[in-house]
Amino acid sequence: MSSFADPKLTLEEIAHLSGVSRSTVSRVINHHPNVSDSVRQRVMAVIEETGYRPNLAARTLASKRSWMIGLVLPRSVSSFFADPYFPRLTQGIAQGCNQHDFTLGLFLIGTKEDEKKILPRVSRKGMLDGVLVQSGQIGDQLIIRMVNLNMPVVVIGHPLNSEDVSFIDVDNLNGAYNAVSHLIRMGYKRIGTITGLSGGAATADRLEGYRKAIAERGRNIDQSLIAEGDYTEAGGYYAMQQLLPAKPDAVFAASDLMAIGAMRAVREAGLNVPQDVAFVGFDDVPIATYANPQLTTIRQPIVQFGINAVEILIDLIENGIKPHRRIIMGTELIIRDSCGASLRRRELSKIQS
Amino acid sequence: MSSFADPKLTLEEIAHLSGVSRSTVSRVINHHPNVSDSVRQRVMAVIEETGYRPNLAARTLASKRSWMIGLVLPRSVSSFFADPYFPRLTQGIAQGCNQHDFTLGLFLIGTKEDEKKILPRVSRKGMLDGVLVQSGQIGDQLIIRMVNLNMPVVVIGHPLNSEDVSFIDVDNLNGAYNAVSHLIRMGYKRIGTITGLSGGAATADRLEGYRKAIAERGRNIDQSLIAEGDYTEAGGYYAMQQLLPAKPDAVFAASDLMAIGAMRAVREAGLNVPQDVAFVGFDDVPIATYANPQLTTIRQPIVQFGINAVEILIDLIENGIKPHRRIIMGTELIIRDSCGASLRRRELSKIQS
DNA sequence: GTGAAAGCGCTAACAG
DNA sequence: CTGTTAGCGCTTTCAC
Repeated sequence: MSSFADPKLTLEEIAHLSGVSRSTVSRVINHHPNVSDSVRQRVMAVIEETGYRPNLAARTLASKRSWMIGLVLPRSVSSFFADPYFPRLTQGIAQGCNQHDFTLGLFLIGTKEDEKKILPRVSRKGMLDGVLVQSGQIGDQLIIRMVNLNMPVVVIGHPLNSEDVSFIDVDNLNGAYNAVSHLIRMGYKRIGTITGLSGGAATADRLEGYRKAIAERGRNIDQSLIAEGDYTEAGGYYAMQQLLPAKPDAVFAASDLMAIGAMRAVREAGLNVPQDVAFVGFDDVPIATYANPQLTTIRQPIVQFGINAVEILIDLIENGIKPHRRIIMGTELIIRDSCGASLRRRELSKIQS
Repeated sequence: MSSFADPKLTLEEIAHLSGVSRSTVSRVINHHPNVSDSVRQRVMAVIEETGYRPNLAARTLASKRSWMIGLVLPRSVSSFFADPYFPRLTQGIAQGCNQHDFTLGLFLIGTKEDEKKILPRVSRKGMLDGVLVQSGQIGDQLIIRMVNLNMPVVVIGHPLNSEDVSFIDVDNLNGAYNAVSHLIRMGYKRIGTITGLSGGAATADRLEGYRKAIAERGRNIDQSLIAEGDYTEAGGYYAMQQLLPAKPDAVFAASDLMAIGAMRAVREAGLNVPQDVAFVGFDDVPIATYANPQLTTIRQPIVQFGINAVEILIDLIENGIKPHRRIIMGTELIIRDSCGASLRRRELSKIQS
């Protein structure tokens, strides 16, 4: 219980104090079966007493395992931190690491320069057993290099070119499809969409979901009802201004933040949500509940998503990177006020009463 | 330029290929001055050709330096991820790490269990050269232990009990003081405040700033004009509901998120911002600009704050932990619409014209 | 079950 | 300026 940990408290020292060899102490620490109970107890007692902690660097050097994984978030993301999506993802990943006794290294790529510096660190020699990489234009190049290095890699949100790599993603296409289908069921006729930044797989899939839902009802895709945003509030705002002349009566925004920005544009144009323009977002971030009106949206199981990502990576580390694992997680439609559903319900009950 | 890095590419191997000794290669890598130019060139060429990267674990073991620091965010924080403050702080810290070629380890303490697991990792033997810890009830215990371990530690936002430790903080007291003084100058008479979670130093300081500004004008502190929030939108909303009966004409909220929640409560009560109740927030998070009306607030230089925190920690690591460094960073009043300033300006110009 | 011995890949005196 | 020699603290065969 000595709280002042001796700086040079090594395995050797513990072995000495408990009257056994270094190897035996190592076995105890690593929970090897081949240690007699009595010895195990004795050694554990000494460890407890002295407050001994194994030196991770030495351990890593000898075993070639660091119990440390990296999370790489590519450049575009630094601005994305305005969006609650990444923090929550990070939280899920951190939680997964804690659960499995892994340490998390965080690599935010802000500049081209960072990118070069980070690559050497993101490998086994850089102390990492494996890496989680957010997909996106910049990330995708890193992914290729790391896969070539034979590193265990799990891509978060599948890359555009997704052969030969494990990934975990959310079912963006069906999520968007469900969002738009909901609007169609509610009777809206001119349904627009605000997409994310083009070039990402999630953006493409959500747009595809929109297209599928519209086309399935035998309607034509009207290009004037499609505007590009960038996943930010401001981006949603400007995209909505582009959409307004086309007079949509409902809009599916590819992120909640963009939906909120778009609703702001609608209000400024003197129109009401959802009476004049109804909205469905994507993500179900906390502010969705506090928006005015509360946002109908597609919920992603994001924290669990992060935990799963970690577990897949650990599986890769421990059982080999082949065959590649591919996981797609489902989404859920959360109906609130911005789509007009609750309004309609109130009107119906008025009529009935 | 062989992109397939040989798995067993070591210093020894590079030494061989360039016809020098291991030490010389080591010197080249570590930029030691005592290497002739010709040899340096030759070695560098071989390194480039082979794509050699030093093994960090071996390096750490031999040199007792890992070039890795940890960021510890205590329990309460996991929920705080709803607030953009922590993501941005993390971004600043990551940026600082990139600039100085350090790797960042992220430790989110979610549960009591995590806390125990994390402590052994957050030490030199856990591969860290130093640690940044967010202050807060839980963090504070960790801080004490780590300081006892003789680890370089920089506390983010000073701990309640701040002797014997280096910290960096923002000037919460003066920030709040300036916010409230601004409201006083604008002529508001019944100025309330929504505080953060009690128990934190930042919360206490911001409340103190409020008190100081009010008292300095010879007014009495009215307890019914003080309500406690928890830095969340919902917390601000409920706190405002408590404040409403006391009929404040202006409110200083200790975070932007709470201000936004409070404005929601005001609107729901059928009142207008800023005509009936004016607001000043704290933080200047991105949504402050998109709030309706746009939020007047106290800007914290948060990204720079994170960068500075890293630099202080590196200073501690390289030059010893004593004497303790204490840095307080200033804030800035950002005037927008929620305090009524722009409204007043418009009215004035109407009168003049 | 336990111990001895040989590294893991690097840094850091110390000679020369 | 460069090479030699010890380790850093642990894991991991391989004997016993």
